[in-house]
Amino acid sequence: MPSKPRTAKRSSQISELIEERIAIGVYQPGRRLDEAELAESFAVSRTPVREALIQLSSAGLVEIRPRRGAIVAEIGTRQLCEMFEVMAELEAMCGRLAARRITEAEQKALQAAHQACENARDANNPDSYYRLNEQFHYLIYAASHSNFLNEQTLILHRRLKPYRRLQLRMRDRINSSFDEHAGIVEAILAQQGELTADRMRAHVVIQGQRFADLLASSPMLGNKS
Amino acid sequence: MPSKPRTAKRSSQISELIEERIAIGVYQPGRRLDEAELAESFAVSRTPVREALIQLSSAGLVEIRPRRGAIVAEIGTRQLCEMFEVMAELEAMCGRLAARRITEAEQKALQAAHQACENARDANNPDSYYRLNEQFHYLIYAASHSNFLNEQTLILHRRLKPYRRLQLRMRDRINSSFDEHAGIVEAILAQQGELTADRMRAHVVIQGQRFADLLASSPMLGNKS
DNA sequence: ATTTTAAATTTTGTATACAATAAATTTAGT
DNA sequence: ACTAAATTTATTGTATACAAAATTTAAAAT
Repeated sequence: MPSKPRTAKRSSQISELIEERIAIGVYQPGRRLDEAELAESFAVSRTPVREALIQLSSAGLVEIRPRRGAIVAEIGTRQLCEMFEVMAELEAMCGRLAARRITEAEQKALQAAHQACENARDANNPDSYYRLNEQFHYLIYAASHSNFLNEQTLILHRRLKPYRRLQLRMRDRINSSFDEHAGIVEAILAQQGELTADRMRAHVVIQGQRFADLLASSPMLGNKS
Repeated sequence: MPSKPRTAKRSSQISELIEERIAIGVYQPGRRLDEAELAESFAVSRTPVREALIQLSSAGLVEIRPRRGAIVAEIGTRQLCEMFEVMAELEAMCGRLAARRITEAEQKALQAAHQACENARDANNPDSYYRLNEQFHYLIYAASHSNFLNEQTLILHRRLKPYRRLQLRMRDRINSSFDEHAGIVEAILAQQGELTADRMRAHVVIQGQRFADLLASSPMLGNKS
């Protein structure tokens, strides 16, 4: 049934499956993750489930309270802001390096991704834009040619994912997002490292702020602090 | 026997103990970590050991190759440089925020830590300087008043720890390290965010470079690439 | 003697069993 | 009827048992 037969460990597969459910919103922040229940759901024993939960806990997606079970991590507005701050800096760094190191093939790919975003915007398709926006950012991470930075940025991106989804429903956010992308592409193609960094940072910071506004106005997720 | 009786999980305690051994150099990069052996060593079953290894793997300190066992992560010079690059940026960010947000109590503590470093330098005691230097940096992370940034920076710091130890034996590195610290303290007390960031970044970048030099000249650790 | 193949051993990965702690329910007391 | 204590239930954490894969050792063939 699952699309990935995979050679790797069962526990890692399960980790990915749970992460997927968290990202999509099937398991929302604060939701209890019962080991036995998950084990049955995946038709395995508790052992690989526990190992998966530990992995997700290390990734920050799940919180394990000793002897009291695991829940999907609920991140307060305070920490969420802090995370966006760090994300902004990491993405700025990706941009700076990408502007200096991007290859021609990567330039092509970036322009194509940007074009795809434009199409999604014109079609007024937020779900599609969400996905393509992600690809656009991933291309920039990769173009930094720093594997480690790429990894770290991806990890934080995944961690913010459950919260991002809501945010792009916001009125007119897609339009301004796309415009910001245009500025970023321009700066990268001009090989302007610092300019790219500034624009990337601003792009992410705005996301963070919009998101904080959203949270402040609606008591949706257990937003403590 | 162990200093921490702890209420938490055995697996987490074991994780810390293994991390300690890695940091100190008892378990060097590339060394095989046999589950049964570790289990006996800690007088527990394999279960908590496996969970500890998974945690350490997520932290990047251990590499688990499916069905082929775990080893202490060996980081190539390439990735090590990339890690120092990111570390520089994170610490720069800590510095920037710390300069803006540091409290008076934290200022006092920072100056005290700096003073302690000076004493260790004058006493020509590298081990002591190593420890106090660590404290100095930790204070700056904390003074950023961003819990998340603090955490992330600490995690990367831990990850680099096994490699840092060698580096500070380098001739005259302690002296210049201390001088750089002086500049950083000055910038923080003057509440100069950007200046602090620049000096922090430079401070870490230099460490990284010195370290790369060291690796390049000696084929010590399995440095692939 | 070297290489290839096959058997044996070791070690990881998963399942199950048991122990300990926390949550829930029931019972007793005011 | 409400609170508090005690017992029961459920769930986590650890140990052990078993299965599958990889490594090592031994044997056979060129």
